[in-house]
Amino acid sequence: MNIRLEKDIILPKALAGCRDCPAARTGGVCDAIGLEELQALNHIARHKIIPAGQVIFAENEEPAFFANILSGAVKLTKSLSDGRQQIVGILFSPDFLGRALGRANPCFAEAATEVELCSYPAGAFTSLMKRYPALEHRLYEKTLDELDAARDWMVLLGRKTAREKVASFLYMLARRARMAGCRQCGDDGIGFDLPLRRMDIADYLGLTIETVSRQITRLRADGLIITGGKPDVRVPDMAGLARAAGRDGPEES
Amino acid sequence: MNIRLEKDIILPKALAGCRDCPAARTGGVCDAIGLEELQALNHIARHKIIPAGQVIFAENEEPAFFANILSGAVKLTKSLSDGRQQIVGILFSPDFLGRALGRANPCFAEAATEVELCSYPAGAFTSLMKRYPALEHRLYEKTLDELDAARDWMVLLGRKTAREKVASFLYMLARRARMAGCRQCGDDGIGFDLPLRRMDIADYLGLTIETVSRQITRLRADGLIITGGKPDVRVPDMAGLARAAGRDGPEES
DNA sequence: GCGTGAGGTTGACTCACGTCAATGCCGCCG
DNA sequence: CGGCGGCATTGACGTGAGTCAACCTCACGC
Repeated sequence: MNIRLEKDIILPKALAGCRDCPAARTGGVCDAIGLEELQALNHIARHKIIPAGQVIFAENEEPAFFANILSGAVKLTKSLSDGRQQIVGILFSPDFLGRALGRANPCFAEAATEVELCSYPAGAFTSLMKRYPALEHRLYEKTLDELDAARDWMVLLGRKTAREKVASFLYMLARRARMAGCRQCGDDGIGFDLPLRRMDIADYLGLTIETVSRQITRLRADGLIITGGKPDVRVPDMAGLARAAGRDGPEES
Repeated sequence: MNIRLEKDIILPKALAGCRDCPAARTGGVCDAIGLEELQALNHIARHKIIPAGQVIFAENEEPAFFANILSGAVKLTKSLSDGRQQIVGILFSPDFLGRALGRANPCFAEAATEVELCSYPAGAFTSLMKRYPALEHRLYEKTLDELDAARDWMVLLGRKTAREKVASFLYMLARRARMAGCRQCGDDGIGFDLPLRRMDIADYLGLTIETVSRQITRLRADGLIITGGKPDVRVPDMAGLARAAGRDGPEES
């Protein structure tokens, strides 16, 4: 178990700093709240860098802070008493970290890569939530989105084959890459790096590392992905990968 | 596919009627909101009975209403284009039905048993949510609980064996039965009826009906459950069933 | 009574995925 | 340089759960 060690960089940046912040862009908590709320948030914000592999929150622990994720990936994990583990969520750039109401953290939060956070002390943040319904409203929206994502993942875990699971995972990352700026995307398709090791991918998909490895090999052999290059993965044909992922729902184009 | 047909029983009950309502008791939306909010809600409420098997909401559809569940069980389902189905949630008595913000329903909602609802027209309910932050706050809490439950279920789907899945399902129902009044509980343990058919249980656990059937047979042979009696299932030894369910988390007694 | 259809159980067989083990690659450190 | 540890890949093999099919029970209608 990693010791928690917060290398705080105290940086009460001027509100101007929020202008370029990913959390203030589309989808972030700081997007779609008023200027007053933003200023209040900014006032209690602290910038943090968490090294890869470090535990950010432990399960059943009262959180000391909440945070917007500025860069990197955070994995949320739960495990059974005999050590079997399941990743129940992955948080990326404009996502919010922490269960903002009531009880203790329902799962472990661990930095999958180096992670950059804009954090808020739990007490102060909770006060702001009480004062500003718009802030709570925004968090509620984000929680609903997380719930939708969790339920989509339940379909994957319960009903998809190993090949479909791996394809779905890669497809999700490719879509994310295409949304966000997408340097690394060219004529040869969408390119991105894997934020997770094989072990984590396996825990996310409910598989073993060997099965993940074999399915990646198969997808490469089938020409659906290109690996070993500069960005870890290239997807030359998004539609093909989507098909291998076993498209959801009766509709959706 | 079932035709939707709402047998409305218009019943703008006096607020006194809320006193005995399950949704006003611990855990319901109407619990922990103020009197003013409760009166406003009551004013737009309609009582509905939905027969078993009927679709309440379709996926990707704007909901016409939201509702508190007064009795019965509602299953939330998602499916892949080839027909594979996954139940992503089951709602019981004091739960709230409907995605109260933003977009269309993310999944099908179908009555697993006959269901009794206290429903609110979508438009009027949305107005109330805007007017009363306490109401939105309560819904936010309930959504967080749903998210926690969904993530627990992800561990089950991704990491548990068939036997553990079935035991977990029965254990969950037994705990629910023990919480709520629990007629049908005596010296011979916790007793309850199964709200789902084998097909639904299979879709909930990510298994086939045959496997569910076999595991129920095994659990019976092992003396962990008693079936075929007056309540469908009796659990003589909760601790034993919990062990078969593969206790979660490193801690928890 | 009989026929029918939905839901459940059970058995025989198959196969996708897990398990176990060997090997390779790479970065790190003495 | 060599040794080591973490991570990934690949192969051989075993098995838990899916598939296919038979059969049972019960409710319902004629």
